[in-house]
Amino acid sequence: MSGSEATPAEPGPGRHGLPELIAERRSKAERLRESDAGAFPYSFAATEPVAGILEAYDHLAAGEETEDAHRVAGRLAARRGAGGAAFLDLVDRTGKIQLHARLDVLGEEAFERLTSLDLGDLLGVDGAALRSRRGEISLRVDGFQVLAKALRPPPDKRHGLSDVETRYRRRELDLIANEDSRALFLDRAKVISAVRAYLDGEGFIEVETPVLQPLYGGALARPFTTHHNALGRDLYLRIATELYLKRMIVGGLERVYELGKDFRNEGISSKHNPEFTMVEFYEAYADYEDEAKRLEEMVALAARAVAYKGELDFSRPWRRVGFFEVLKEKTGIDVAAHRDDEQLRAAIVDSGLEMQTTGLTWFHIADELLSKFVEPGLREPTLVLDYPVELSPFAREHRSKPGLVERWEAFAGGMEIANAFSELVDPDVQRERFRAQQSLESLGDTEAQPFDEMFLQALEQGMPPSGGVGVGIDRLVMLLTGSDSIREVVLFPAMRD
RNA sequence: GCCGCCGUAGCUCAGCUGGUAGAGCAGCGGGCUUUUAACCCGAAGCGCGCAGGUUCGAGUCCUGCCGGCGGCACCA
Repeated sequence: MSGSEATPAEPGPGRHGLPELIAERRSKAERLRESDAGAFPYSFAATEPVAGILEAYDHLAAGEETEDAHRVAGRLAARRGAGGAAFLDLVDRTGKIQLHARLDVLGEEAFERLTSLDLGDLLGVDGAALRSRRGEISLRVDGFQVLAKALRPPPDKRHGLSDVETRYRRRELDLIANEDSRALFLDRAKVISAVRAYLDGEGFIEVETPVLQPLYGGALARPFTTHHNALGRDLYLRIATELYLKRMIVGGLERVYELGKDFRNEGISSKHNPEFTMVEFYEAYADYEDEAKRLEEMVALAARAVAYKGELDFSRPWRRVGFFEVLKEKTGIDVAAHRDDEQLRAAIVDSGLEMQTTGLTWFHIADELLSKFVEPGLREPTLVLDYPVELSPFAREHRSKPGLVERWEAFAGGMEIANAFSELVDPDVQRERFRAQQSLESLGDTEAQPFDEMFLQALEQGMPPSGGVGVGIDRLVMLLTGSDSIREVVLFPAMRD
């Protein structure tokens, strides 16, 4: 990382820079320990959120004071004024409130103790609400306790922390310094909460299936491999929850979902993190049209939860276009008329599109065309319907369009955010699909599906017609918070050592 | 993997066609009982991501490496 930082040095004379700043704070902590019996307590009960106080006293006129006692706790973010009166800004999770410290109220010793605190220290305060003459709602400090000492200086109170590398590697500093970042992760929590609320409300039950799997599956991706010592065998980190969740449908749970991390051993980009959060939900006796409605409702609910104020319109129904139709519309290439490797390749060469096609099958090329030339342009929420069967080993054949499956992918903001099918429930057809994947694998496709006999046996037990959906939570959060990188919405994104 | 840009005090940044590194904030000492980027005075702090090289002299030029960002390739 840039800005190599020395190991915290022992306090002492002759030190400069950061070690000196740390030494200064350390000795202050020592002095506090000796002079203030109440410093560093184990708890500080009965505090209230700052935002509530700001709201409750909005009616106060400038200069108006009360004797209403309030208790807050938070981090010291700024300090102004001195002499016999000082103003401190205290920040908690909900906001920032000004503290008015007065020599005549606190007495010399306490006033000195309070005003000699460092920015970044944690503080608990008892005080009375007022609006200052300059119009800011504040608390007059009547009593306080130092709750923790910050031995390291916080980021700049004015400019915050803007170095992206430091923001990601030391997310705590980002959260301390940047209100926007704090708000974003609160929004992320609201999105997740809305997703659960929607599914819970619709009768889905949340389940947990293995992260460590003897066989991975359910998506086209390369897995991470790990090792179990006692079992003496390698295991995979899951790339999807699909197959286990379908076994829950076979088991009769009827509506299930799992919200958690998947792991894919592939490139890192502004839209890809090697571990990412996905919710998958499956529903018996439903098809992909039913699931489209569910996604639309779920996303609308999440948008409302974060008071989405962007430009996209998430109201139902979203725009729907056919896979072949949208490809033809955006690239001019009629893939449906060229369902053949050589023919399609020739068509692309004729069209002059910049694309590498060697070694790719026609459906891989089609998929590539979609992600490269169509996906970035899909700003408004759009469902792309009915994919070639070769791209979708777990989706059920289309009821009226030969060679296609009943599948849609949802796009918004130029990104794929969800994927769904009428689930393939016929064990014999599924077995054939696995065999087709095996031959792809033997041709060198590292993302082909491994043959999963246990899954087939589950289908052979009888699986009801079902619809299933996977939604990328990180991307949904990006969309709803206007973030242009997945790293902004993941607390600790993958970084090099 | 390739290409481009970037990496200067704790934080945010400035450093021209190479001449020996600065500012604001934070911190330290002092002043100020209603400030809001508080203000005023004073003293201090970095040798410029790392390692080499060119040069009388290198944050400034060259090479390699590390890390970040963006694009391409690859992908989900």
